[in-house]
Order: sequence, then structure tokens, then C-alpha cells
Amino acid sequence: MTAEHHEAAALQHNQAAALQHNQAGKVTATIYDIARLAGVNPSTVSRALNKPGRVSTRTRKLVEAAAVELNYQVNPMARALLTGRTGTLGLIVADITNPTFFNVIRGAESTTVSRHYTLILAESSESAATELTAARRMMPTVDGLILASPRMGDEDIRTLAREKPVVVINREVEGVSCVTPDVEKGISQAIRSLAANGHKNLAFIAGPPQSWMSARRWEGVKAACEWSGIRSLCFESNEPTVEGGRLLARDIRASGATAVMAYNDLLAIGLMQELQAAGVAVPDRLSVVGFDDIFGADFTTPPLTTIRSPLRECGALAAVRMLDLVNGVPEASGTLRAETELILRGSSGRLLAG
Amino acid sequence: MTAEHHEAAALQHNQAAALQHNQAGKVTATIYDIARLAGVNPSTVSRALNKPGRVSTRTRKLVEAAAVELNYQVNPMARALLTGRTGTLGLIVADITNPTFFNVIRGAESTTVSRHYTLILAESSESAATELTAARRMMPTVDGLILASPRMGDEDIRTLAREKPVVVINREVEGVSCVTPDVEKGISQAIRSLAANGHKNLAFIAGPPQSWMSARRWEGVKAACEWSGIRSLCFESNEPTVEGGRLLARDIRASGATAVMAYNDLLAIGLMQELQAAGVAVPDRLSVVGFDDIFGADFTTPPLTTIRSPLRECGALAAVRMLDLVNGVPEASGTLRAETELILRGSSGRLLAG
DNA sequence: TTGTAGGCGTTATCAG
DNA sequence: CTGATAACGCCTACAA
Repeated sequence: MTAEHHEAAALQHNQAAALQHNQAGKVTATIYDIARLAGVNPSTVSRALNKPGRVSTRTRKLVEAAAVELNYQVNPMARALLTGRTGTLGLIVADITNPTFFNVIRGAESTTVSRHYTLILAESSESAATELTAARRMMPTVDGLILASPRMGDEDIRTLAREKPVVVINREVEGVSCVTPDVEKGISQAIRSLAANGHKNLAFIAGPPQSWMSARRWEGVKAACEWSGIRSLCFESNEPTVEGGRLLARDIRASGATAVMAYNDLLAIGLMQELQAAGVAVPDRLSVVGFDDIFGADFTTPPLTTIRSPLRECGALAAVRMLDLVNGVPEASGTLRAETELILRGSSGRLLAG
Repeated sequence: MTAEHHEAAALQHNQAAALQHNQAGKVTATIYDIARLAGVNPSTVSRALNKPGRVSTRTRKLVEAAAVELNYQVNPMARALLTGRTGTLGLIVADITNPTFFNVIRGAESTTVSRHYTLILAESSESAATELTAARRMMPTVDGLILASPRMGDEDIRTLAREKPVVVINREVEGVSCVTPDVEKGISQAIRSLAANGHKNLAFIAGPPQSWMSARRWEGVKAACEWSGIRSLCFESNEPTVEGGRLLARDIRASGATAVMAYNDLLAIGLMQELQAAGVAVPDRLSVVGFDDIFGADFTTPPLTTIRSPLRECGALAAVRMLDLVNGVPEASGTLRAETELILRGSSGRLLAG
């Protein structure tokens, strides 16, 4: 009888006793089960599985065989309890109802799983208080937190960032890693395009007053307009939705503007719908430009010209940055920027003569 | 000095020693810290926090004050390790890129957090193997698993369901809790509407061959057509996307059908775009009806008539059912149905004479 | 009512 | 290279 035969026999013999039933009555193998089956110490099992190389080939094989045999799965909780690392990233978005965030979620989810981490999702319903609660709830469970368009104050964010790595999307917070679309390129492309089509008066529809992004966009638009010799005017929206855009159609028509840029695509689409309902041709009478290039922006007639925010990329970048932070990569700090670009479609163009 | 004063003094005195630094150098209070600060035993802290009533009012107040003082958060892992319950639900969607699942995610997320649970998100990229891997990865961490439009085989799903509660959305699996939109009502409304507008020939565009839902929808359409005396014809799509819809425009025109129902809105929208590009008026020459009522279905011109799937409700129902299962509610089994309904918009109507 | 002690599954440390 | 042991934070009999 060879050594292998001995081992095989031992395996077989131990197997019956090796399966434990947890409280739900299901079989869940632990490293103890493996240890018993393989005839080694539990700590050796742990080593064999986690740092092969610090264990003899023979032992490793034995342990691996037993692990497969028992369909072993590590218990992440037990591991986390000791190591403090959970293999989990938290993502909190401001509004899960807003299609803008879906690309962020996608981006984050993809890179998270591709790096063998797990993503936990929560939402703040646009409330700073809810957001902070969600964050606090998540903290013990995650290795780091990604905040997409957070509504809480800078100081709260920094406090969180002191406890665990935090990456912010769509906003810049001093002292915290951030990922933001760089609005400048897209905006200047858009304004240049409008100027080239002879527009002289532009209306900007702002987003929520507390939105960092909205402020940046208006600044960018104002600056680009100045540069191009276009007069710009800012309108406040009630809410950054299709309905909010609709409500502004009347004021905008009255303003004498021949081109409109909206804080986001939803506003732009609502505006366009209402304009068309009122018989105002787009872009013949009024050019409309949105922001973000959300899903469905090209479903409209005419399809919406918009400045694309690489939201998916932002989600992905944030996750990458997060994992760098978690794994102590030294260079991981400061703000990451992702380019925006003009997507020229049918809703903007030359003013029809007359 | 009153007793309160004594306590206050004691609190203050102990506080300095009470904060522990974990390995990351951050402060994280444990029940030990609270115990020290409140001057009681850790087990008493646990009781005071979890089962107030089994502890004196005085002790409870003391402990609660200390907990607030230290900004204590339970460590879900430690709790889970002992109790086997993680307070976490897993959700796996077939394709995070597909807007159809947005609403499922929203529904599940909302009810999950409102019940003080946490949601973990993963995606299978339409692959049965990836799906199973994701599920296995999640199992140890979650109290239950929600599968939205799963691609893996029935047997795999049942195996998972034997280990922990599983709820399936958009598909029916024998022996597993399911939540499905009931297509019948919406379909019969749609077909009746088309029949009332004089349509006699209908084309159905099918979805992925392996999709349970696609099969159900085609069955439903076929039956309703028969009942209404409409001839129905089924077309295969390459992929259930806008592009997939575009590719079918030619064949559908050639088929002589005057009305089209698509497996989903994406196909319907693509078809409509291509028809219009080819100068075929919708609905004057061809009526188009979609399925699901995804975000953006009303952005098109004409806005898309569609059969709304209550996907958000399905997500929510699945989460509720899941929590019932997790908490051992006895009646929680069998299939839950959510009604579909026709959303009549501009893309369907009477055929233009001539 | 409160304290004591043991254990959940894993990993790290220290002997051997 | 491998084994024993302690610890992570919490909960729950059981004892006081």
C-alpha cells in the first residue's frame, strides 16, 4: 500500500465524521472539518488555503482535496472579525430613483466584483441626515465608502474619511479623495457649437441649490459664454426632473433666449416636451442642450444634444481608487478627473431665419 | 452629592480610558468600552441594548448614555458569527446594463433598508456560470438571496434554496418562492385595444430564447390573438436591445403585419426608430406596443404604448417575501403575482385608411 | 437583576 | 513546516 493509498483510506475513513450541521440544519464546512478530514491542524488548513508556499506541497494538496470534497467556503465574517477587512465596499447614492446614478452603480459594481470585492448599496433619498445614518450603518461592514453626490456637509464627510477610506463622486471635498467629471471641455465644446450657430442669448437651468455640481456647471457655462460673447442668464428649477423642466418652458420662452442649457438631461427633456407641446420647434426656434447623456436621451425627437458625463467611468474610477486606498497604495490621493464631451444630436443647431 | 452626580463623575472619570484604537488607528467602541464606561459587565451591555426589559431601568439608561457617548455601533460581523444572521440580503440581476432591472433594484433596495436590512448587489452578465459563482460567493454573507431573471438552471436554484431562502423574480421555479408579473391582464388589454382599432395581423418580437418571460409573453399574446381573431406571427430577435429592434424593421414591414408587440421596450423603440427613418409612420401605418414601461419609454415621438411590468413592485415584493422567509413567517411560500397593465400612449392606434 | 464563561470561524503569534 | 493557543466582538446559557 503506497502513501497515497494510505491517505485515501484515511480520507474516506474520516469523512463521515467531518460534516457538521449548523443551526439551520444545513451543512457548512469549516476549517475544522477540513482539518479533521485531512488529518492536520486547523491553523495549517488556514495557511494552506491562504498562503500556499508556507506549507509543504503534500499538505497543501491534502488540504485542497479535503476543501473541495467538503465544498468549503470561507466565512467572510469570521475572517473580518479578526483581520478587520471585510472585502466589501459601500456605495451610497443620493437618489436611487435618478437614472443618472445607475451608471455610477454599474461602474462601481463592475470593477468591484472584478477585483473580487462585494458591493453594498444604499440610498440617501436626497437627505443629508438619511445619508449620514446610512453611512454610519455601513461603516462597520465595509472596507471603504463611496459617496455619489453626497448631500451631507464637508465636515461629516471628513469625519467618515478619518475612520475608513472614503471616495466622493461628483463633488470636491478638501482632504478627501474625489472623482469628478471635468465639465470644462464639454461645456466649451457646447458653447462653441452654439456660438457657431449664431446664438447670442443663452439660458441656463440650474439644479438643486445645494448641488456642488450644479454650481460648477453654471460657473463653467458663464465663463464659456463670456469668452464667446454670449449673454447668459440663470433660471432656478424646482426639482431637477422632467416635470421641473416642463414648468420652466414659459419663462424661458419669455426670456428671449435662443438656446438653453440645462443642469441635467431630465430638465432638458421636460423643457423640450413642453416647448413642442406649445408649438415651439426645436431646434428651429430654440436649441436645447442637456447634461449627462443619461439612458434615453437619444429617444427623444429630435434626439437630445447633451454633454456626456462619464458617470460609469466615475463609478469605476472611484472603485479603483477606493481599492488602492484600502490596499495602502501610496499614490492614491487627490482628485481624479474624467473628461466630459459634447454629444451633438438634433436638439441644437442654427436658428431658423425669420 | 446625589446618585446622579456620582454616576456622572464616574462616567467622566472612566471616559478617558474607554476608547480603544483598532488596528487602523481609528476609534471603534465595543461593548467592552461601554461596559467600562458605564461600570457594568459587557454581557449587561449586550442585554441592555438588545433586550431592554431584562435589565433595570437605571442600568439601561446608564448603558444607553455610554453608548451614545462613545458613538457605539454594533459590529454586524461579530453578531453574525454567533447568531448566523447577517442582516443582509443579496440581489443578483441578470444584466446591470439593462434598464429593466433599475426598477427591480430600486424596489428591493427601498424595502430592504426600510426594514433595517442591508442590500448586496451583484450581476451575472447574462451568464449562468457567473451567476452561480456570484451566488456562491454571496451565500455565506447573506440571510437570503433574490434572483432577478436568473439564467442558471432550475436545479441549481433549488440547491441554493435548500441552503438559504431564495426568491426568484421574473421566472417560476418549482419549489421556490417566486414573484412574477402576471402578463395576462396587460396583454389582453393590449390586444383588445389593437383589435378595436381594426388590426388583424400582429407580429410579436421574441426575446432571448432561454428567457422564461419571453416564452410566457408569446404564449399570452398568441392566446389573446386567437381569442380576438387576430393572426399572430413570431419573430426572433438577435438581442433584446434597441439595436436588435432596428434589425427587424425590414422583416416586419415585409410580413404584412399592421401591429407589432415586442418582448420589451428596447426592441420596440429600436423598431420604431428604424421604421420612422424609413418613412413608415407610427401609428398611422404600423402600431407598436412595447413591454415593461422602462424609464424613457415616454420620451419617444410618439410616446410608446406599452404593457407596464410592475418591476419596482416585484423588487419590493421579493424583498418582503424574503424577509418573511428569513423570519420564519409560516405562510411565506408559493408564487406572488403582480398585475401588468396597458399604458396607452401614442405609438398604437387606428390604421390610416389607404 | 447582574456577572461568569464559553464559543461562533478565522487568522496571527509563538513554540516546537 | 506544523501545532497549540489566543484573540476579534458579540451573545447566551448558567450561576450568583
